[in-house]
Amino acid sequence: MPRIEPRLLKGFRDYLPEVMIPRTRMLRKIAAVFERFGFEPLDTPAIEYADILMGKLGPEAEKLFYRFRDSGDRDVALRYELTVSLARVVAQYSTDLPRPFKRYQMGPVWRAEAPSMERGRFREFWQCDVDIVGSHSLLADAECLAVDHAVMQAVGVKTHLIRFNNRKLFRGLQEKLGINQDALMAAIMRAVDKFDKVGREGVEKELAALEGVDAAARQTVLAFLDLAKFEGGNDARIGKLSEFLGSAASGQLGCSELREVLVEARRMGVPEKHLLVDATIVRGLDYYTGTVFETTLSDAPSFGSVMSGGRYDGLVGLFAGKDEPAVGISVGIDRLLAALESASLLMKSKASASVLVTVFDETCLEYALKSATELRRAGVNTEVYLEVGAKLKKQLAYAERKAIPLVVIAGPEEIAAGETQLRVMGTGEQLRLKLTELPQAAMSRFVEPDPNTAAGRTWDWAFKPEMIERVPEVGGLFLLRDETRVVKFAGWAKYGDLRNAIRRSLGPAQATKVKTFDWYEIREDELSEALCEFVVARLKPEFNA
RNA sequence: CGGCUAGUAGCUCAGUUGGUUAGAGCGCCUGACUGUGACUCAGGAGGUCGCGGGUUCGAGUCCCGUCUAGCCGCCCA
Repeated sequence: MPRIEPRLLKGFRDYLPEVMIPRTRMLRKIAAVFERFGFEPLDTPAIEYADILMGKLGPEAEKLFYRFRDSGDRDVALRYELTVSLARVVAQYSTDLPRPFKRYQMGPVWRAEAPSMERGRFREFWQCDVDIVGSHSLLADAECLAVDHAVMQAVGVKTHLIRFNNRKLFRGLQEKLGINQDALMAAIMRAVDKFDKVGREGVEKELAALEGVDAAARQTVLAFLDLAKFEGGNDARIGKLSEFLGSAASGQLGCSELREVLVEARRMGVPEKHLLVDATIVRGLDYYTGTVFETTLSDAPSFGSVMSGGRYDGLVGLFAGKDEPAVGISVGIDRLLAALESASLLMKSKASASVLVTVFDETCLEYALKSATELRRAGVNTEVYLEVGAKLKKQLAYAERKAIPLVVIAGPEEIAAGETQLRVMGTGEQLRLKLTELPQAAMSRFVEPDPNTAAGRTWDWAFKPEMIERVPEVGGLFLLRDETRVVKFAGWAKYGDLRNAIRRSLGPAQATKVKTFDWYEIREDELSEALCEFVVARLKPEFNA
């Protein structure tokens, strides 16, 4: 029988569980942030008529489409990004949708370009978009920046830089240069966009190669470039640019928009250190009309932009006949994932299960299945080993291989006593427990695979600054334990103060005796206080005395 | 799509100026261990040397073609 060689198309890949687990976790986190800002989910087909998808992306993008004839000889293409489909949806269901229409969409897109697996460039990759359609307000633009910052925080990034600009500045520049061919201006913008890659000289070279740009014009563009990189703070930079653009009306408008977006983003709580007004930001897509933004990670700059977008007030009009304002931003999660991995910010995990229940032999099978059911009822992800005859050694090796942290072992001996053994793979520690105690013990030994997703409560976190850092800023109760899990200190915190309360609860001498901590979110301060008093009275922790 | 580099075991690679039966480490499987993983020891499986052709008594090694992968260019998330 001839064997079919298993292989993949260049630029495409399989997502094995090891990759898929952190990936789906990240997608969930991102969706949660989007919903927190009031965006609703939307999905659209991967394939559409080519003329729709290629609507206004520009000649550069058109080359990169997967485009073909379907069996009904229709001219179709795989979607290149998600925004065009949104514009189509808004036009098609115009009267059914509220304005502003805020939607998020996560799904694969395809680009037939040169892939670079190492740096997170693929021919099939996912985008996570949020867009606001139907609002001229610059609050919408600023909200995109706020969402950007919130996403970065949610996935654990601390070194992101959100750089933004306004395309109207280029209109102003065009006016100042006296250029009336849009194609030439587009070429100039593309040259400016390359600044970060090729530097000032590189841009100068690019400009020199353009026909219709004389020496004087070149100097003007370079002067603009210098102001774009002016170091002295965002406000000062906008001031300089505004001064430079002088009487060019759209340039002035661009500057005032830039100023307003900056102010509103600050008021939405985006720290100044993550914001950079940078007039060399252009963005390749042709449909942008106002604000444009790009986000890079200082930990992994070579990955390029991990999140970007802008305002595109003309796109919906292409399908609707009348223009509707829109602004949006898109997370490139494959790139983000690759960047996080290279900056070792990614929590890897190979297994969904927290517990593996071993099966000793046929006679013990029923007991094993019952244990698993108990665990699952308590919400613990549990896997039963499915080969009944297999040696314990093999079953443990399986748990090891999948990095499942806990194993339940119950042979005739344990069953006779109504017990089971819970083995902690990391330490080799083994506990004898009544079957009824098993879920509780598993839950309290359970190591959260990804502390970033921790919500509500956790147990047994290592008492270290980087773990305390992960505690959300809510209120509630916390317990500090020594290596034998004896509670050494019980404390509570007012709403918003939990992380700090844990951090300053102990002096350095006492802190050395604490190995792990638990915390529970409680939304009423009075309740936290009462529970804490109760716990202290009951357990009498050493350091509370 | 243009330029550069590379394809030998599941992975990382070695393989002399062309010379008999192509090796190592790691991984995998089995056993020592009849109730315990990551350590140790013993054994085992796994290769048309990317594919096709040529030169030669003889090719993993040299030549041509082809395919695939990687890097750079262009562009982007």
